Amino acid sequence: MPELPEVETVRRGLAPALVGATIARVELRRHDLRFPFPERFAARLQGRRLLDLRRRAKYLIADLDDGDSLIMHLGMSGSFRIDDETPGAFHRKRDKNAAHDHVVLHLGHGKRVVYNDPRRFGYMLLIATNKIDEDKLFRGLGVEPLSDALDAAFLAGAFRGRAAPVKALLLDQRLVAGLGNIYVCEALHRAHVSPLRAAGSLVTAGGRPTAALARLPLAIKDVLKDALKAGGSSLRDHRQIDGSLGYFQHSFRVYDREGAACPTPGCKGRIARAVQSGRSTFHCSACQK
DNA sequence: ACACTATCCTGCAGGC
DNA sequence: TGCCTGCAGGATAGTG
Repeated sequence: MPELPEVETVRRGLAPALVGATIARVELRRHDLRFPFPERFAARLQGRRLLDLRRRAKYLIADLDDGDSLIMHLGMSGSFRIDDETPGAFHRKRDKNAAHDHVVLHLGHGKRVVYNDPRRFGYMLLIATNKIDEDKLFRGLGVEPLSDALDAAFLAGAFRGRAAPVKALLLDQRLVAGLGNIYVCEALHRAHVSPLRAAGSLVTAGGRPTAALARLPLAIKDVLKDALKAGGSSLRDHRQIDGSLGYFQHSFRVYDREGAACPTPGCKGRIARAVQSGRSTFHCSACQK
């Protein structure tokens, strides 16, 4: 599911229920997700009040009132929902997906927050709030794509001399943190840059951004902002916290549209699928150069 | 340093 | 109906 727009949508949905609430009780339905839960994980959360819910890259960060922060990553298929604490709500046997409800945070105010993750690529851990930046999960992260730090000069510096395809570098969280397969494909199409192109070819000999590269930061920001407005993209798992679907998938120009006519005005091309580093790339070879 | 693969796990779609 | 294969929004460890 979750790239930056989906994670941010989840954050905005969870924050009203979580921030200021106290975790009355924690249910762990299993001992691990992608990694084992930390020692005494439930005990360390219980009784804690949540001071803030932030996002960095694709991580959610809930600051607790004891100096620790709960770090949550949704992996490929993680999602949260908010349920009422009514006894009946648990007995939804028809919903086989309930087998993947792995963590339940019972809040003191009649609601519970449930983490569901069929593939279990997600994870949760606890890090001291003032040590997050130096933690190995965070210290190597690149710039936030919606921040001013992502501009053509930054990308020129990152791409210069690199033979890897531009798509691979945009997916690298150490350079730009928060993009994933969908939004990289979409941003490259909007910028009319081929995902197959060597990243270094977007930089002049003097280290300046080419005209093509200069279009990329705005294309990235635009697609992320458009997706945020739509509540993210719902392919299979992602929902907004209130249960409604994100709808940006209806606005995809290339992702999962192999064979469709290219939506670029005046372009006669068709969307092609390629495989790069084992993952699908969707692009139009007519208008992406 | 860099580029690329294999891998974790489950669900689903498509082919037969 | 079912079995098989391949693919999926992420990120890392390991390889050459």
